[in-house]
Amino acid sequence: MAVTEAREPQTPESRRNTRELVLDAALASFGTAGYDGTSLDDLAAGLGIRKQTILYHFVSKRRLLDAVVDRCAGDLAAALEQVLATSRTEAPARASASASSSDWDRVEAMVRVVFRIALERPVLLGLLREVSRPGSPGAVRVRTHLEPLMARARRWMEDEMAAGRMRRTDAQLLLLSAYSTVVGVATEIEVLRAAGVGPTLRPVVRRRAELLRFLRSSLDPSA
Amino acid sequence: MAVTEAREPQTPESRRNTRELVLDAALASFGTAGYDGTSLDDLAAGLGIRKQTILYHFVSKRRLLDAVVDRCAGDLAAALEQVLATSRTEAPARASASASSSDWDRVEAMVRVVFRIALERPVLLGLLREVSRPGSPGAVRVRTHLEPLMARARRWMEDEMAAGRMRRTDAQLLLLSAYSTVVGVATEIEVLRAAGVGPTLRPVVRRRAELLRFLRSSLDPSA
DNA sequence: CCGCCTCCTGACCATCTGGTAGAGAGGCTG
DNA sequence: CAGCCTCTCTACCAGATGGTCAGGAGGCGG
Repeated sequence: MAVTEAREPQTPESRRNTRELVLDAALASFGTAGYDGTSLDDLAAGLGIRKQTILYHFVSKRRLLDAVVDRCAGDLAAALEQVLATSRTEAPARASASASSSDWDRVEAMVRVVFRIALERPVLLGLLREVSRPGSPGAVRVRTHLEPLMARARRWMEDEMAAGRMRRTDAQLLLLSAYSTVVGVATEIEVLRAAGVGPTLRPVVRRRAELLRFLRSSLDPSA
Repeated sequence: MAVTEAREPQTPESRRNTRELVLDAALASFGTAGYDGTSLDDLAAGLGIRKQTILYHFVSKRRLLDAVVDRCAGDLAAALEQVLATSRTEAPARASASASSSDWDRVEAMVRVVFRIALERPVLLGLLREVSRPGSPGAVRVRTHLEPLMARARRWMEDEMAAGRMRRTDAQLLLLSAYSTVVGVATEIEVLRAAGVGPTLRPVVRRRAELLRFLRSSLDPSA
């Protein structure tokens, strides 16, 4: 009798999706309640699932966080990769009057794509904020993901500088500054939302414009 | 035998300071490890004290957080109050060529004092960041502290606007934007520190300059 | 000396935490 | 049908956590 509504039919499809569902819920919870503020029991309860199921897919809570970070970093990397692939061909069609055309277009396109991702998936910002706290578990993880990207961008920028298409500056410091700005924006958005100001775009757009202007004044040789 | 080094002499002075010591340690821990990541046992152990002592002074963990927030908000309010008191008399001596002299000086002085506090006591930024997370305990507390300040600043700004000494804009939105910028800076600093960039002032100074420029362009009638 | 007050502590507790062990249900392959 | 694999569950646990209770130590006024 009591067994009637016991378990879901657990079709093959639903099975394969459990892992993704857990990842989604974990991302949301880690981003809002924080890592310590998230309990596996609550997480499971929110999915109508038992905690042991989570531990079956992700060996430990710590590894669940790692998986969440990995997936987000993967999404970001993929988006950036796509920008790098397309901007090379589409950029020349742009109407900008700036010098050294496509170089700056790539920088701008990447900044825009990062901000777009951040706005389209606000939970990512929450996670980024949580994980960027020094000493936080996952801070090292996110760092290992970001470091290759950073190193690559840095090499590219330094090549551009050497070729005279960018003004000479400290590429590392510039990248770090840009990164911290994005993280800062993440916090700003949450603060504004908490203050009742809805998903307002204005401050974000303003900050994006500031960042772009800062980068341009640092990099554009015609400035 | 084993009782020899049992307890501190607990002079009247040390007694009265226990509460403050706990507040200091709690501020540091809440700001770095977060509220959930802080345990009363660890907190007490760090002070060579038993957890029950903490609970004696502050009835519960939650109230300890409230007390920490209260003290910080009090410090901030006091600093702002002092600026408001002194700027009125000292401002006229400034060599600025800007219009509507003392109004803008007050705005600038207040921005500077907030940033100075933030830099002199970095733990405050950690707490602000922790507490500004929507849904966080203490978020409502900090809000009740900030709302009167905000309302007061807003009224003052609107008076200035009405008198033509400030350009007309949405005061509320402007204040919120400024506030979120400060919170964002808090996160930025921690991110930079985590990335190995020491207590570098450059990004902070840059952001302060940006904020000031933004405020000026929004408020200065001669712009 | 006595009682009282402040401050602190040891013993204890209910609850929640992440994590382990083992079994059951269903599908796939032989 | 048998055996295996995948996925989820129930049952359980050791440790940590926030919090309660009663009591001890010292200062202080009577």
